[in-house]
Amino acid sequence: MTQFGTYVNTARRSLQEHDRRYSLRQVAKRIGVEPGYLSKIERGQVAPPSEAATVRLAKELDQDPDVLLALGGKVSSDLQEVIRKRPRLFAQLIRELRDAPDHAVLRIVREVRDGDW
Amino acid sequence: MTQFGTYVNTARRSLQEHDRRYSLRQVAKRIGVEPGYLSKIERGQVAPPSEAATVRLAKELDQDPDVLLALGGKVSSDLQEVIRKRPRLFAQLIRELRDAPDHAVLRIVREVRDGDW
DNA sequence: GAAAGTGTGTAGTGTTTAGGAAACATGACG
DNA sequence: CGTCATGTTTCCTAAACACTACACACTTTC
Repeated sequence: MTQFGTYVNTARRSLQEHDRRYSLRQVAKRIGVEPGYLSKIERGQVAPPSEAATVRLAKELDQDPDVLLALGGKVSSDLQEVIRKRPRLFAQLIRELRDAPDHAVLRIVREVRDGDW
Repeated sequence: MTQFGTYVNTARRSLQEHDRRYSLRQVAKRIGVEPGYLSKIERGQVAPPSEAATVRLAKELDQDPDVLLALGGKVSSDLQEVIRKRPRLFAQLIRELRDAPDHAVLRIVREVRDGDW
């Protein structure tokens, strides 16, 4: 489960190369956590942070929040809310799509976006 | 948030009418919790139980686990896992479908089930 | 009228979550 | 050399989560 830490560390260090405002300390300060805590996160010494902190971190590092949340073993609470409002419907849909190939899911996304209902 | 308790209590009492094996105590015993705890759950005196206990309770009362989980403010972890495996894809899909009417979502479910990819 | 079964109230428990505070070691800079 | 800034380590904790244990009062059953 140190996937999360490695990912964050890599992303941050790649930004740090060109911009020294991306030191661990400065990033920690901007996202509102203690440096020691972020250090432990990057090194997988503690569990991934809360949803809120994860999202702040993702934005700070210019990463997709949903991806970083996933690495942290979480699912965005706004997605959960959508499911909880119509549990039968969405549970069925998601289970149906579990093994569908990416392009099939994407096709559906496009269909829906083009609003043909 | 006493939606959960009321729902459980109603479901159980309706079964209890015809079958006295559905007393609070016996149901509690079968799903593996203390009677006092189930009592508090039904009356909303404590937060809804864990996912595992919720699912056992739903099955015992012949209810849809996803619906009961939703009432408890949760989303089944197997659904979360599906999302976490392809976060960008599923996040996009679900957000796109947030305001879609039921019948539109259902149509998609049927399309997918009929496996036309 | 005892035994068994019903639901409820009070109190307390172990575990997990989500961090904070402060000190430490290292290297770069002026 | 002193002082920044960097990342790291150790120790600690407040709150939430998910329950258990047990005694109580009442009702039904035998």
